[in-house]
Amino acid sequence: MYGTVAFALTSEKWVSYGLTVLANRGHGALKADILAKSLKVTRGSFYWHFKDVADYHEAVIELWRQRTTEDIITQINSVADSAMRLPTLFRTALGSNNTGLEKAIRAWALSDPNARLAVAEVETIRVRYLEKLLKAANAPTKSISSRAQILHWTFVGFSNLYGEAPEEPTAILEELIAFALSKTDLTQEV
Amino acid sequence: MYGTVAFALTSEKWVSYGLTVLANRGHGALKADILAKSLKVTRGSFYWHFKDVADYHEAVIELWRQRTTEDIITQINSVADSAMRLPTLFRTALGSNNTGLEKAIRAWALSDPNARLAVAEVETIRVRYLEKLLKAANAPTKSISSRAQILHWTFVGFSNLYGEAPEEPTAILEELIAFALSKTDLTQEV
DNA sequence: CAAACTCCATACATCACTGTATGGTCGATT
DNA sequence: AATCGACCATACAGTGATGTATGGAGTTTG
Repeated sequence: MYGTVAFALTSEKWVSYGLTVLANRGHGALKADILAKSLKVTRGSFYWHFKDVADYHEAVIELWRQRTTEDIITQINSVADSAMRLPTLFRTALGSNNTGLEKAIRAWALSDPNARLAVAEVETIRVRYLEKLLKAANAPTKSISSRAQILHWTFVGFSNLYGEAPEEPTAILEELIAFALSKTDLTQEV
Repeated sequence: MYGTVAFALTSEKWVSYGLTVLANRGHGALKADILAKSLKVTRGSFYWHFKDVADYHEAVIELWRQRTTEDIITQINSVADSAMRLPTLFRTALGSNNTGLEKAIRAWALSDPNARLAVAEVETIRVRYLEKLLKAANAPTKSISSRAQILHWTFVGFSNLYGEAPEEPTAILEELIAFALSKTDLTQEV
């Protein structure tokens, strides 16, 4: 390898830093001069590692896609008991209040076609994963796909709230999990 | 009244047009020159009716708040049978696929404090309204607030999807309504 | 040591958008 | 008829961000 300066930035550092900026300040802060100022370099570094901002944005979106799908895989393997995977997943997902990245990506998806495509793909992956978990938890076969969609909508909605958090989040969480794993077909309720 | 030109624009027309632009192209298109070009006038008209773009943006956000809360009131009075109000509300809300405005406002709320405040206020109004409907439909008292939150998250999530619509939306809808109006406390299920 | 390469700084032209200043047009008032 | 005021066009300066061109400083290779 040729002259690799010790403190030099890499394109990977630029991109991963872009994800934190995206989560904290939204995609409006993903601009060459703003990022350079934060990293205490000039745009000369930026345009050395990337062709233009569109190129950089693509890389950030791609890293987001990888990270989020990897996170799902990690959640799969975190719990041994297959029936308890869905509850723990939602307890962690709806328990943490760092929804900044989810908000930011969806806001970005409204104006950027690449972000929109990535979000759409991640959505289907998540729904398929939820269906898998519901099946493993022995939910009624007929309502698995519907409940998977509803659970997904619930997660997306929760991540996109701007009001105050509700008073008793655990009660909501238990109600939601009870619905998801209910053994009875609710549409046939007497 | 003085010289009121027949074809002249009013500030109300500017603002209401801003809502349709917001729904179709997002808040990124709410700029003076872009709007003026669409309305086939120059920015001279814009800066006659508004102090600056921030002033205009505030007006658009305020109109959105009024419209959406009015829509809720309208939904209240649309159905006579109080027990059927929640189902019809969700059938219309999740049935129509014009979620552009809801997406756009929430994307805007990420970067605009006024939009963020308006969204937060509308959220609490919606949740309170859902609690009212659940109570009228004789849902279990203990789970009313939780289900209201979940229903709200579901709506927000549905409105913020970027993937393809699911194959059987009516099945999902019926499953969701069945959960909302279930007479049994699901958390105590055997 | 000299050359080659990586990485960044600096300077310049450009673009989209803002806000203001000024003038013009047309209907309403007297 | 003269004027006043509502409404808009035009022109200008200013700002934030982009992209490019060029010139280094520091490292590694030959």
